[in-house]
Amino acid sequence: MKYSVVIVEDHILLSQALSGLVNGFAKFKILYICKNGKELLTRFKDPKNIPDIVLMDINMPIMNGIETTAALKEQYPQVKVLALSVEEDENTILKMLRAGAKGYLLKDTEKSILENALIQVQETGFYHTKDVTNLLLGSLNPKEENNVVLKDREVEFIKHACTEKTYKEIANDMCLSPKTIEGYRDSIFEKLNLKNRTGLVIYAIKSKLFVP
Amino acid sequence: MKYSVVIVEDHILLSQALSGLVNGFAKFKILYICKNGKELLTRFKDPKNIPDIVLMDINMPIMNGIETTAALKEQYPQVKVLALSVEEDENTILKMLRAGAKGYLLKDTEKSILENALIQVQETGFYHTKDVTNLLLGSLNPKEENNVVLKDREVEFIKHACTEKTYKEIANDMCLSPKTIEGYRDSIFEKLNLKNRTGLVIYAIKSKLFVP
DNA sequence: TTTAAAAAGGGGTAAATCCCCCTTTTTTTA
DNA sequence: TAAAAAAAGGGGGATTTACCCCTTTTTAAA
Repeated sequence: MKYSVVIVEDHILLSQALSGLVNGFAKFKILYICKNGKELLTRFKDPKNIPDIVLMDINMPIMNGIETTAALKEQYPQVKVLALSVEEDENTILKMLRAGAKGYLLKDTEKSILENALIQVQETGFYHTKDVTNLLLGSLNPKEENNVVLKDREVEFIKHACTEKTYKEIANDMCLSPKTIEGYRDSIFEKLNLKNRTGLVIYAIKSKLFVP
Repeated sequence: MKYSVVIVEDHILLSQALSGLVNGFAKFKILYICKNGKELLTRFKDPKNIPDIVLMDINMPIMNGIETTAALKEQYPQVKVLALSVEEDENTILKMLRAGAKGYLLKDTEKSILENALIQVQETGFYHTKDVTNLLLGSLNPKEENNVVLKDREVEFIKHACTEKTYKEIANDMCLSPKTIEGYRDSIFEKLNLKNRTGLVIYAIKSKLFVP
C-alpha cells in the first residue's frame, strides 16, 4: 500500500510535473492536486480526501502555505506537512515551521532528495536539512527579535508610504490630520529602528506588507 | 524519431519534474537539463548537444533567459526557444519575444498546453496565447515607451538610494560631490517621471535594479 | 469606577529633499 | 579637429521630512 500525498501549489505546470515525479516513487502516490489552501480545506471535508502527507507551497493566492499549515495543525494534526518553496528567507521558514510543517524543502533540490524527505517525514515524523536545523538552533536564543506588533492603522499607513504621496496627501487619503500621520511614522520608525522613509519602504517590501 | 528538447531552469526540482512530463509526450524527449544560460552555451559547443527546442526559464542566476535567448538567436538561429516563466510583467514578456523567443508559456498552465505549445513551435515555428498576441498588437503602436537609458553611474546611485543613506552619505560612498549626486537624482526623476525618492525605490525594486 | 493605556492631534526646529537654473571639464562624434 | 553631448560640480530657495516634547480624547483594564 502506497502512502498518499496531496500537492498544494498554484503553478499548475509545476504541480502536474511534481505529481508525475511523486507517482514515480515506490512508496507514494498523488491523491489529488490543489491550487490553494482554501481548496484543500474544502476537499478535507470528505475524510476520503485526507492524505498522509501534504506537499505545500508557501506563496499562494487566497490562502497561503503558512495559514493553511496552521489550520491543518489545528484541525487535522495527523496530516504531515512538507513545505516546498523557492523562499529562503529565514523568517518565512521559521513561520512555516512554527505553523507546524514537518519539513522544509527548497524547489532547488534533486528529486531523490524529495523522495528521501517524503520517506523520512512519513517514517520519523520530520525531515530537516542541515541548514534548517542550524536555523532552528539559532532561533532558540531569542536574541533581537522582530516581535514588533504593528497596528492596523499603522500597516495601512505603511502601504500609503510606499507611494510617491507626501505625508500630507496620505493624511488626506486616510482622513486623518497630517500630525497624526507623522505620529504613526515616528512610532513605526522607533519600533522598527528605521531612519527614514526609504528604510520604511524597504521594510514594507521585505515583509510583504507592500508588493511593488 | 522524437524531437529533442533541452530545459534551462535553475530550480532543479522543477526541471526534473518537467523533464518527466516532456518525456511522457509522444513526439518529444529531453536531451539534457541546464541550470543557467552559461551552462547551455558551453554545452552547445558540441553539435550533438544542439536540440530542436529549448524550454527556457527567464529568471536565472549567472545568465538569464533574455540574454541567453539573444545569444542563441545570434549563434544558433535554428534552435527554437519557448519561454517559461511565472513572470507576467508585460515588459519582460516583450523583451523575451524581442530577444527571439518563439513562444511564451506561464508556469501556471496545464501539461496538455505545454505539449501543444511544443508541437506548434516545432511545426509552425511559433506559439502564442491570445494574451501574448494582444500584448504584441498593443506594443505595435509605440505609445509611451520606457526606452529610457540609465547610465552606469546612475544605476549605481539608484542602488545606494535604496538604503537609509542620505544623499550626502551616498556622495561620500561614491566619492562624488553631493551636488553631482543631486544632479543624478534630478535627471533620473525627469527621465523616469518620478516625484521623489520613494518613487525611485519602488522603481528600482520593480525593475530589479535593487533586490530587497 | 478610577486608572492607565492607546489613539489622535499638535508646535517648533533642524536637516534632508526637491527643483529650478548655471558653469566647467571631459568625451563623442560628425 | 571643431561641434555637440555627456559628466561633474554648484547656488539658492521652497518643500518635505524627521525628531523633539506636549495635550486632549477615547478605550481598555484593574
